[in-house]
Amino acid sequence: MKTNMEIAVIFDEIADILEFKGDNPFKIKAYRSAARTIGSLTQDLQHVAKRGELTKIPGIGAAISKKIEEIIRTGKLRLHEELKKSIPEGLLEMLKIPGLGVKTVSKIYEHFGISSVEDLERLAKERRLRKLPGLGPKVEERILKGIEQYKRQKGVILLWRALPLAERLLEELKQVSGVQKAAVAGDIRRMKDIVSGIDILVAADKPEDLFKAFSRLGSVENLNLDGEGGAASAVVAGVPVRLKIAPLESFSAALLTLTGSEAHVNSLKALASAAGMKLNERGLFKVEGGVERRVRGKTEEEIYERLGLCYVPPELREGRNEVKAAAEGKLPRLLELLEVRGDLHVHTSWSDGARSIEDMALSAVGLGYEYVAICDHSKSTAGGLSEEELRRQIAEVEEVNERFERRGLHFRVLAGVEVDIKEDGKLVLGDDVLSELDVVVAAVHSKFSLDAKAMTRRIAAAMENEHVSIIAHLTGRLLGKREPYAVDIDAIMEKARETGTILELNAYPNRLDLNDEHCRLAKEYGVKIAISTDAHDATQLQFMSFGVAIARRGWLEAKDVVNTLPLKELLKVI
DNA sequence: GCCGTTTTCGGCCCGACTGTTTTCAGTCG
Repeated sequence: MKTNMEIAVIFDEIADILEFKGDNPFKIKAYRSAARTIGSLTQDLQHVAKRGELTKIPGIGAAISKKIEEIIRTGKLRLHEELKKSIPEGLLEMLKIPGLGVKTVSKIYEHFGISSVEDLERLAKERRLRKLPGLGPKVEERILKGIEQYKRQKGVILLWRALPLAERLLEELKQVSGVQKAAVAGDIRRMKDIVSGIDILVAADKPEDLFKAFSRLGSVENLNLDGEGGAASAVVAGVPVRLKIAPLESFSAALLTLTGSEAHVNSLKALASAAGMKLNERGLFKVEGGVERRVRGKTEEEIYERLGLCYVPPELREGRNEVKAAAEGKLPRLLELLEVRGDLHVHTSWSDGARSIEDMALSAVGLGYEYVAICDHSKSTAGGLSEEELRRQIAEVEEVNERFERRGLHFRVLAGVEVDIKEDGKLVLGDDVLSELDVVVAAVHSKFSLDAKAMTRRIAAAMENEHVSIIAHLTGRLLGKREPYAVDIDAIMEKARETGTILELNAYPNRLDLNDEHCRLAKEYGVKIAISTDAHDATQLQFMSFGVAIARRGWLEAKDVVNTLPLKELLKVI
C-alpha cells in the first residue's frame, strides 16, 4: 500500500530524471504537476482509483492514471525503476538541496564526476566549485548553506504526511483478531506540526497475532520485535512506527503516558505522588502501607478527575502550564472545527489556483460555511492580478453572489486579494482598488533575506495601510523546506494590536504559520487570528482542520478567531 | 504528458531575484 505522498515522490523523481536527460520540458512539467496535485490531495488515491475517477483529477490523464494503477497494484512503477538505474543514485539527492537545480547539478556532475551530497560539500569547502563557469564564491556559499539546511530538514516528518498513514495503520490493526482497543498516541495525537513518527497503542489478547499482522502490513521495513516489552517498531513509508501493546485494564493510563509530552506526564506523576498515588503506564494506583491498589480509571477523563484536574485535551499537553490551569479550572474552551464559519484566503484560476471562483465557493458551501474570501495573488507573484484584472474579478465575484442569491443560497463570496508587500513596506496595488474590496490580505513573497529589523519595518508599514485587514503567513516558513524569515514577532504583535490588524494562521499543512506559540502570544496581546487555508484547489479547503489543530495548541478559543463570526459581524472586523 | 465552448493536434505562465555576467542563466514561486 502506497500513500499519496509516496506516489507523488515517484512522479517527482521521474520528472527530475527526465530533466537530467533533457526530455521534453512539457512532459516533465506534466509529471511535476501531477506529483504536486497528488501530494496535496485530501482523499486517498486508492479510493479514487477504485471508483475509476483518477482522470477526473486535473493534471492526471490516461498515461499517468495507468501508472498510478500500476503502483497501487504492484507497489512500484517499472518506468520509475528503469529510469532510476539510468543515472547515478546521488544526483536526485543533490537536487533536494535548496538553491540547486538540474542545470547546476548536471554541470557539477559532468565536470567533477561526483554524485553525492558529501562529495559536493567537500568540493565546496575546498573552494573548487567556483572554478566552474557560471559559478562563483556566492553560489559556493549558497550551496554550503543549502547543504546545511538540507541536512537539518532531511528527517523531518510533517503532521499531514504522518496523520493519514497513522489513521490507515490504525484501521488495519483494528481488523486483527483479538484486538480489543487501539488508538494513535504520541506527538501525532498532540497534533504537533512536525512529528517524531507514529505511535500506536493496542489492547490485544494475543500479542503474537498482532505482531504477525503488523509485520505483514504493506511496506513495513526494519521490523523490530520486543515480545517481552509488548512493543514493536518498524519503518512504514519512511516513517518510524512504534507499536505498543497494553492490557485492556491499563489502556487509558498507557494512552496517557504514551501521548505525552514527557513534561506533561511528569507533572501528572508529581501531582499523583503528592496525593499519595502513583501514575505509570500500567495505571493509577493508591499507595497505602507500601501496597498499591488500582484506582478506578477507565478513561483518560477519569484519571484526570482523580488527580483533581479538568480533562486536558491532547493538544495542550506540552508542559506549558496546562496542568496548573487544569487544577484551577482555567483551561480554555478550545476552538472546534465546527465553529469555523468561513475561509478568508483561497486562490482561484485567476492566479495560481486550480478552480473557478464559483467552484471554490460551492465547495465552501458544501463544508457548511457562510462565506469564503477570494484572495488571489497580486501582480508580480504567481500569475497575480493587476488593478484592472482585480476589478474584473470583483465583478465576477458579484455575479457569483447574484447567482447564489437567485438560487436562495445564504452564502457570500467576499472579494479580496493577497497583495504583495514590497521591500519598502508599500503594497504593489494602489489604495483605490484596495478600497473596493471586502478584505485585503497582505503578504511577503519576495526578498526573504532581509534582516529582522528591515523585515519587521516592512510588515509593520503594511499594517499601517488602512485597507489591510490581515497579514498572511507571517514568517514565510515552509516546513521541511524553508526556514522562517527573520522578523521581530513581539514588535509585530504590538503593531497588530495598535492597528487592529488580524494575523493569519495559515492552515496549509506545510506552512502552519503562525505556529502554536505565536497563536498563544497573539492571544496574550489581544490580537485576533484568522485561520485560513490558502487553498489552491477545492479539496484543500479541508486543510482547515490542521489550522484548527494548531490554534488549539495555541490555546485559542472561538472568540479569538475572526472566522468563527457570522458574516455580518465579520464584515465589521475586516 | 495534459488538455480541448479554438476538441485528437499543437500549445503548454512568466516575472522576480540572484549571481554571474556585461546581456544572461538558473532557480523559485
